[in-house]
Amino acid sequence: MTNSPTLKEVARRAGVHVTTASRALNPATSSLVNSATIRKVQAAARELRYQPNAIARGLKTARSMSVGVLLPDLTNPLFPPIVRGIEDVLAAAGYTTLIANTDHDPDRQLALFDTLRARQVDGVIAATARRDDRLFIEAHRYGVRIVLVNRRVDGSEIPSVVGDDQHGVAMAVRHLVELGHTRIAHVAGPQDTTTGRTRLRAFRQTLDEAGIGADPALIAVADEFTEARGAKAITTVLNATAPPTAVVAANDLIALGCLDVFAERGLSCPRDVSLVGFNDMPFVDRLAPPLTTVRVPHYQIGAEGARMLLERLGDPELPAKSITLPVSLVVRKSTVRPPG
Amino acid sequence: MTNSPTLKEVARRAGVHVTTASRALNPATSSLVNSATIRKVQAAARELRYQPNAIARGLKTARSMSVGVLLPDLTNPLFPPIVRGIEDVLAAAGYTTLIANTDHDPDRQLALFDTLRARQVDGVIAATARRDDRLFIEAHRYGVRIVLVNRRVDGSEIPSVVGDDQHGVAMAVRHLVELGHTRIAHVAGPQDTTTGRTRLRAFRQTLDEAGIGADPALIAVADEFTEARGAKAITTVLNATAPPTAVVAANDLIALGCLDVFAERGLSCPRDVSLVGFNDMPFVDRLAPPLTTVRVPHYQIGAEGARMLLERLGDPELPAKSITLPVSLVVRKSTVRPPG
DNA sequence: ACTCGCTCTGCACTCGTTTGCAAAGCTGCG
DNA sequence: CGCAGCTTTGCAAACGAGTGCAGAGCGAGT
Repeated sequence: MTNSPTLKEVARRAGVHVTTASRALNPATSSLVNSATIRKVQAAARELRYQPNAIARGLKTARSMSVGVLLPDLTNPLFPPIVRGIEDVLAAAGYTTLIANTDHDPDRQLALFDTLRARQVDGVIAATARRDDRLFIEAHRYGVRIVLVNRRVDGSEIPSVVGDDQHGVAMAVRHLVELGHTRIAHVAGPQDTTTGRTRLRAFRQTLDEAGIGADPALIAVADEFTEARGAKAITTVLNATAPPTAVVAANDLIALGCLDVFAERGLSCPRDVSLVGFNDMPFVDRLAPPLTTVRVPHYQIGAEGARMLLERLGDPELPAKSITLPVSLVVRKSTVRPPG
Repeated sequence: MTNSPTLKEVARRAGVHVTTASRALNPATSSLVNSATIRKVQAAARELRYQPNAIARGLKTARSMSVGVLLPDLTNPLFPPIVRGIEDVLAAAGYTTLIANTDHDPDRQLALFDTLRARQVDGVIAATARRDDRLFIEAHRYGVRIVLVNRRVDGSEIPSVVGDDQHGVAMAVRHLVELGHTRIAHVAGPQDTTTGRTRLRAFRQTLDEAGIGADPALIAVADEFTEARGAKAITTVLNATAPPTAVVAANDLIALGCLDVFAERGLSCPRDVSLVGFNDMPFVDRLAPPLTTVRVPHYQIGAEGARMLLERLGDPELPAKSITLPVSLVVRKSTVRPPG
């Protein structure tokens, strides 16, 4: 900010050479210097409120002690808990976090990735992966330390931490089936993401296993995980067919969009139609009606992703591992027996 | 991350000296170099996907092109929009944002502030100010570029951007008075913040102006802006007195806490008691009941704060100015005429 | 008295970039 | 042909810290 004291000034004040001061302050090398000298230097540092210049240090050591985090959009309530998980773990290890919002734009993502490179981040945690994301595939191949959270890339060895989408949707569908629903719709998420695709696949599969079978007319794809796209998608389902008695939304935001359309059309949730979301994002327990949804441990996803990155920063040769965290169904008031 | 190409390599490939390459790539100095050379260098840079090492540059220029953002807690839905506002403006100007969560802990705040110093941030935007915050007062006095958002420090010249708390509460109270309420309670926020204090003062003042006068038994202070503390505070009000017919909460989170206690006690909102929040944070329009609240332009607060910081980075001598952004009352379903 | 070995300190260079200064090359004019 | 004046380029020295290597100082052992 403003004329921070430098190591040279600390050294002068302590009456030693900068080299000595450097070593005295650095735990890894302080064994090389006389303990009386160390005390002198430390005293001087304290008096000047000396903070080693991380920039200069990074230049020499080629480690910036910072990592970049790529998000679609921080204002999506899904992400703050993930970010907190990441930051808490990383901060404890002395790392600083740089957050960048891609707004789902691959060009922007590339540009942001480059500015992260420019800032010499030691690694990247990305929540923005698309199934065929060439950027991450290539970056990973080139040896960039990278961990994917929340979403993966198809058929790639990039380490990742995600929730159990498959099992989450299965639980949701079974819950509805057990309540007696047979006309169950799915508003799927964007199919260029593993989350959107896995959840859709799990929906179909679980319905098959239940002996009901998915009706294609009851499946619509929202091409973004947003209320607006969710509303649009559920509208096509409702227009095209006899209304379903239950809907599984690919995430909570899409569920919110469904709720809006239900209200517009005079459909009461849950009386006329049941609804299940996904994520259990903050405050969906206080909606009207409180939303039945699949709880995903977002903080842990972030924390685990950060730990995984830390491991890989320590030992780059570590084999890529992928973690799937368990999810759970939270039954609230948006799901009841089908009408009639 | 991994062996990024350096300026030297670009220069070699283009067959020029590093100095020339540096100048060719820098718009501010490119007028000093032959346009044919510039093209050569740019081509080389493109081929190598060269990214200037921001760390090395920062070391030389003494500007890191980064700014720190101090927040209480990113998972409080209030802050993501502020952060987005900040980042959008800052990113456009080439700055990177470092986010740090203080969790309301002054020691942690100090530690984080120091790590920001260590990273040579060019300035700081803080949403964590307490009324008597010595850290910011001293930092500002020492010439650190700093802008406060959302909250201010008492009697200090630190530039700031906040919403119009005074007017917001006045509108809320008047709205309730117009509906016919006379027993109006206030669950105030922490009194060591300007937001908590200003809102309380505005509450009293507006009630006085309305000729009703604030009943001390109807005022409780929550010592954090959280649901839990809000619940605790409203409980003391309800225990101690004949229940109010309306409550003004110092923010939406506190309002949520009130809602919980109402539900516990079998009080229906709005039939038995009306409730007004503050902030209009995401999704309070979808609560049961949709919350009447004061809308604060959080994104703009962040964006304006960032612009203000940018100005001051350009010209440090700029007089400190403080901006108050207009707020508006959003009437939804949580406020109706008093019962009976 | 001499060497050996140990602890501790300092010199000098390095990281990748920017920048003041000097010099080289070119143009055009007298 | 010479020289001023311009454009263009290169040299060298920074920025603040880390680090291999040399050497100073000292005590002990022979």
